[in-house]
Amino acid sequence: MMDYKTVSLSDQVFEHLETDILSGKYQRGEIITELQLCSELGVSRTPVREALRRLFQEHLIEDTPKGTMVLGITPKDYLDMSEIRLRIEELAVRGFIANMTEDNRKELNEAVDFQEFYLTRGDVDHLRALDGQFHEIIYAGCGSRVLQDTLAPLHKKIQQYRHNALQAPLRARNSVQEHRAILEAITARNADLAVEKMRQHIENAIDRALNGQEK
Amino acid sequence: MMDYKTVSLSDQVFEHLETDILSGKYQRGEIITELQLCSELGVSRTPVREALRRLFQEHLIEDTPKGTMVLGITPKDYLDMSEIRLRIEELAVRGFIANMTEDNRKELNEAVDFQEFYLTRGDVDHLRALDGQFHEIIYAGCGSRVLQDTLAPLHKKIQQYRHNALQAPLRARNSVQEHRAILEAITARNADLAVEKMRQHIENAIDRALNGQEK
DNA sequence: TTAGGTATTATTGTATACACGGATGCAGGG
DNA sequence: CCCTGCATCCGTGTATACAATAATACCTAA
Repeated sequence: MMDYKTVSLSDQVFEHLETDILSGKYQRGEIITELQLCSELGVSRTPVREALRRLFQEHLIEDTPKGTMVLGITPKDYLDMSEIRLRIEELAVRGFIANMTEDNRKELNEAVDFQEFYLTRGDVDHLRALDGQFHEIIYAGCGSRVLQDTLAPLHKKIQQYRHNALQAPLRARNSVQEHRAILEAITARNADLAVEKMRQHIENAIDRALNGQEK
Repeated sequence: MMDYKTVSLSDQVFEHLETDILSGKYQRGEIITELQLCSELGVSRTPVREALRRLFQEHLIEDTPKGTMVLGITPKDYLDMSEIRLRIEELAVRGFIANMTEDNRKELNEAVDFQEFYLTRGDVDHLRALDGQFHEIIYAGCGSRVLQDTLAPLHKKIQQYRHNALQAPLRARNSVQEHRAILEAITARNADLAVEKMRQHIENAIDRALNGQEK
């Protein structure tokens, strides 16, 4: 899973900028220039440009005559991404069950175990990271590189976008419980049930994001 | 629709390489180096690198210690992409109908008209280009940037991959007829019918690709 | 002959210099 | 006062130089 090469400045800049855009540090419509980023990040234009090209590919930014305009994720984008997930995450779940090895199952199990552990601690940072891992384990094990490549960016953006949703302890508890239910259905190789649980999980996540912080 | 800036070398290199990879000119597993591409294309490393980064983002290539390895599209990738399309192209069709303007409808109509024209000429190059346009008009008019960004790359890769399918005149005729049927359902704003026609169209395309050149 | 170590080479990662083009501001004329 | 044209500046596009790293080949010694 580990790449052979050490993380380059390009990659670091890319992830840094992606995080800042998705987290809202850079507002939609804001103009940023390469030189500005260079001085902010202390690197030359080459890695900055390569990072911007990748962000452009993901349509998180847009070129304008005055520089690079931040686009980011809109509420509608969030709903659209969730709608797509509702349709194809099912494929990933079925693929995961079909290709499941004991190692895969254990990995997924551990992710949920850790979630329950951090839930008792109220450690939202770890919870959020593990929430991402849970789904990415399924993507990685679904047997389809294409499906993985399609779903992983969607989920990453969705997660960052509603990154406040898990802040509420009750929300986090529900989310972990849903993960547990999905895991149990997967472990039982009950694909139909797992798919149904996943669908509920995604729909609930949408509700949580839409309803904001209320219980 | 037109970008404000003229097409850069980076973009040209990107499209050139993407085409060559998808068309099979560069075989899967083949190693290419930046300098090799520079001399082949007569440009410096900067645009080549930026193009490679974008291809990497699309997982068409992979970095290795010896250079850049071509990945391209496998038959399984093709099926996986088609499966995803089957699930979410429906969203695009429904969105297109919901957001349809007279201009949109006309544009789609023209695309099919031209297809029928070029069909009588047996002009497979134009037919292929219009086949792509037909779907991209729907993506562009579906009202969801996310959906467009998800479907467009899939369709581009699928189309390039099975670029021989439309060579057979009978196949091309069927494809155009299917487009006409979809268009009619869309024009009638019959979303359920349009979706069903689209589903058949995608499934037929899969069959055409799987069954190769036989009638 | 073979194994090991070193030197060389090949390739990428990064920084920077130069060129080009559009936007901006200012000045002059209507 | 506004409009137009020119000069300047800002930002990006491209090329190239330099650095670092990893693979390879060769040479030497056992």
